[in-house]
Amino acid sequence: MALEAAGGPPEETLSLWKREQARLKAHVVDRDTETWQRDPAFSGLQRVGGVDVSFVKGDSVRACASLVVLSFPELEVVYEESRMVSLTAPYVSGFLAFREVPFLLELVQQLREKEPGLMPQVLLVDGNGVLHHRGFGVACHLGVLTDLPCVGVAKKLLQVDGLENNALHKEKIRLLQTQGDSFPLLGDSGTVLGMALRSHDRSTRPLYISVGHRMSLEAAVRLTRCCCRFRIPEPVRQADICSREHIRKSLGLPGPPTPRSPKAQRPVACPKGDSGESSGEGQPPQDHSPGPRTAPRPGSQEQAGKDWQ
DNA sequence: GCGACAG
DNA sequence: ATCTTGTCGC
Repeated sequence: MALEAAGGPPEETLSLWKREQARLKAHVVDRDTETWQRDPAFSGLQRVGGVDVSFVKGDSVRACASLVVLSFPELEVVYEESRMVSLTAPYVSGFLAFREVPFLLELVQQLREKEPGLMPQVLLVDGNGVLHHRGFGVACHLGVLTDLPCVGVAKKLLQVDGLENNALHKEKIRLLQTQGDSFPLLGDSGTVLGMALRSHDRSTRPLYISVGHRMSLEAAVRLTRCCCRFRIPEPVRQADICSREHIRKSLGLPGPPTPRSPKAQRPVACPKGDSGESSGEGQPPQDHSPGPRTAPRPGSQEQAGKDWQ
């Protein structure tokens, strides 16, 4: 009877989850492991994946998980899979992965079995990577469990390690004048946790990019830039569209026919002229301390309990 | 008690 | 995350 709907999972569950995060965190590789990641034009990169989970409005359980794969640099959808799922874990800030990752993992494994040739070389994940309470956000979590390079792409700043969406932060955002402008997110601990990135000329609100797995922050930001026709990078945006559309269909709701009047002519992503950008101008001294760490092997995967209900 | 709160 | 309608600018 006494559901913890209002209070969230018990302390015991959070404790287990924290231990699981700490265990998996040891496997995160926060540097480039692929040759294309170091190439200025990302030559060698052909497929970029995106994942997302959308929710059914009045329902706290039903949701749709989607995985899409886009060609690079064209950014055309070459694969998409959506699946209705029943969520078991509640959303708790800092533990998003325990809610979403199991289903995303299934989608990746299904692709691995049925269309291995379409396996993405990197995944853009809705949420944070190392920019996280314990340095292990959903992008790290999915990265370690799939062993795919992953990038964390968050739409809001997770206020962690002294990072605050305060007046100073907002002022820095105001200084991001054009597409590609960015500034580092330096935590109190002295670590660069991620970058705030203006991903599009027509969007004031930045993205918060952080390392997920097997990719440097520099490459992560550069790749994100190359994937942005709009504010949200295409892989994530397409995954979002797919999952919402799938929910509509499954609910038998009226869907938008084809809202395209003129010939579909879409913006190009990758800016060519400037490869560098205006980060850190007129700001406190910011040095790059990558702190490369190696990680042995993925290890075994166990379920860290779904015993809060 | 107050404030924060990725998705 | 989810919902909503209009409004503004090119």
